[in-house]
Amino acid sequence: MPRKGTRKTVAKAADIRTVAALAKVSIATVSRTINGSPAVSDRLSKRVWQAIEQLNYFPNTHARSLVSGRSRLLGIIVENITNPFFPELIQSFEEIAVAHGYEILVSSSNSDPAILTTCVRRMLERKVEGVAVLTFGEEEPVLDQLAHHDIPMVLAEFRLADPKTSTILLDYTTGVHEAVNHLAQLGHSKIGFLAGPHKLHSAITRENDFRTAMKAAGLPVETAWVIECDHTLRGGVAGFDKMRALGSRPTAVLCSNDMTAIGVLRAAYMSGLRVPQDLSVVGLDDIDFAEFTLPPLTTIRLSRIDLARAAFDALRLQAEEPGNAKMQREFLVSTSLVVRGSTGAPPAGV
Amino acid sequence: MPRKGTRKTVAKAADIRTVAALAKVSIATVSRTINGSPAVSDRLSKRVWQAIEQLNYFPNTHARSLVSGRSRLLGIIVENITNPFFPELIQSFEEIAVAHGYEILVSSSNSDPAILTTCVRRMLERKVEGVAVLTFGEEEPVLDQLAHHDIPMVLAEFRLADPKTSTILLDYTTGVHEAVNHLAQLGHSKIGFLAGPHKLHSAITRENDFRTAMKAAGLPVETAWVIECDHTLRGGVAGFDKMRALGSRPTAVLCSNDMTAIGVLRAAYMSGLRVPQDLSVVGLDDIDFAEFTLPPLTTIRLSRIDLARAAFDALRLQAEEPGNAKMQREFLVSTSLVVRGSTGAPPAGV
DNA sequence: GTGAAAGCGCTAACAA
DNA sequence: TTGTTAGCGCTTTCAC
Repeated sequence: MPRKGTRKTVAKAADIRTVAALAKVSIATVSRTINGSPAVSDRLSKRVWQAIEQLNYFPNTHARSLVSGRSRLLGIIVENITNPFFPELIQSFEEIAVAHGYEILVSSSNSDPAILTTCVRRMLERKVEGVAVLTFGEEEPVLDQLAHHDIPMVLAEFRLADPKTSTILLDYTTGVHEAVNHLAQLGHSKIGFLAGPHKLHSAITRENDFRTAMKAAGLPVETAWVIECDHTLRGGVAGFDKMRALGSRPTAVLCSNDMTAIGVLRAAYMSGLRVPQDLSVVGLDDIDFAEFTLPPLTTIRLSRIDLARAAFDALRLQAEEPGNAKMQREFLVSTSLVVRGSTGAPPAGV
Repeated sequence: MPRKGTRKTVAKAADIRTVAALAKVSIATVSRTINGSPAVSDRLSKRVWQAIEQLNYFPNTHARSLVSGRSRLLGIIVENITNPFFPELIQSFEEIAVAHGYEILVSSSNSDPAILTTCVRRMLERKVEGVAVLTFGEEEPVLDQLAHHDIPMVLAEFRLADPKTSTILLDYTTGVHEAVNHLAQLGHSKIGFLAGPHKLHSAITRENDFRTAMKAAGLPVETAWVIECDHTLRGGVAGFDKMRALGSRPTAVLCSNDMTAIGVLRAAYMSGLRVPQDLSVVGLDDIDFAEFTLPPLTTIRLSRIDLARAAFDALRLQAEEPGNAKMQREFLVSTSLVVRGSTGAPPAGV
């Protein structure tokens, strides 16, 4: 670690005083110039910028945050950064944040409450001005820490009584109904569901919506055909293998997310099943990859852009209207079916 | 934004003085306790921790960084966060960093020098103690900014004269040779290469290594069969389509990265070509997905863990031995072939 | 072993 | 319009 007092007086990075001295103005003027205060004459402003350039000066964010109380930092915690859904989400969130002069702190909780606790704690220490917790998990007690520090927070699919906390509701209903109807129309009546891990709110919600949609379509839900997986590629393979091991199997499977569905595609292929001739597969998320699987994946789109925007808007609203009891506290992001090549009519003999 | 003086005196988050008052000690003692100084008696230490707990107190990182000059922050800039290679890399880097008491700042440059400039600037402002620039691009001038601020830096495949800057060399040679030999052994002599964007160092290096390996194997390189793509799925599709449009096409293609290869798999499928019977495909990276494509992708593995570790070690060495001229400045990460299902003998009639 | 006090680099009153 | 100055919350001498 670089320390100050190394042997030969290391040229310390320039600070605001250095700039002021070189430009022959006060540090206040330098500060004003940097912050674009209109109260600085062009003459001085020019001198200051010149000095800044010459010294290659950067303001110290820590000092700035300390005195202003604002960090211009937003946190985003996702469930698992190696699931492509989340990088795509992070990218959108960062773009929006940067466009509004914020930076972001990223963390991945891996659905582990202990990790979430650490993430939250670190973000608190960095004095983030808001946190989007998009883990879809059930680590509520942990989040209370944040809530009590009264920093704006937005959660996916979970409500907290705290007035500084908003919720993003994911409307899977529409997409899931569309998917089930699509399958039904193709002639499927035996439809299975590869669920996500039950510790995730999203997994539960998705499974419930599946059951509801099946009922609405007048189709029975075969208990054995609803299998809990873990939202990973590997889990999709394992889940489908488990389903194949059953005496009978459905002609179509709806998956709780695209990773699972891609795993199913793989497992089906390995067991000689053709998609969609022998088996129809539907995913959920519509990650970039979905368009490039073999065959291209029919899936329920959950827009990362919409989600990121909702998260940012929620945080901003919280920040701008602190204590406004009538403020919008719930945001809705919808889903819709994207039909591609992994769904078709069920095999004739079934 | 939450301001201090809102109407009804908002209960400000506890600071070190609040804790000191409650524990009936000086702020110095609180500070020592938090930082694990041995010079605090058990009696007071216990009182302090109790107060901290009771107040749900978190030290302010900005104040801490300001006075100590250390931020315990490491930056990592990747080329494109939506390429799964990078999240996997980020995850490894974060794990290592956190295990050593650091946090990370993540940015994605999207190979845009302007964005890289901004990233670098922001990281400087946050006083990161080191930056890993894993963009593989050619934005050297920008990096000089960082270099002059004499903060440790590590670059992938690019050397900077600056003594605080290390370099990670990627040894593609081994893996690429293995791949070409593997293909040659299967009977292929017509091998094409879908290159990455030439603005990336890695793309150039990989292409050169391909040419070298071909020469070593006594195989000719058909100029038309070396096509520049952009390391994306879409680019892989486009690149292969371009190749098909040619009068003749190779029986095997080596791709500059896995995303390109997965695109090729898709394009081949769409055009009725079977892999590997009609066409062999080799990727590079070995992202998690590679094992789950149809067929599973034969690819050259570039370990994210090794890369992350090299980056962290380089930064740490820089930080710990400032000005040691004899310090290791170059780190090597190697590659190796992973044979899966996308390669096989060329079609008989060729 | 503990406390008092001097800043870290900056912003924002307040003065001029 | 510009400068002076008092802290922001913390670590770290330096006394005791």
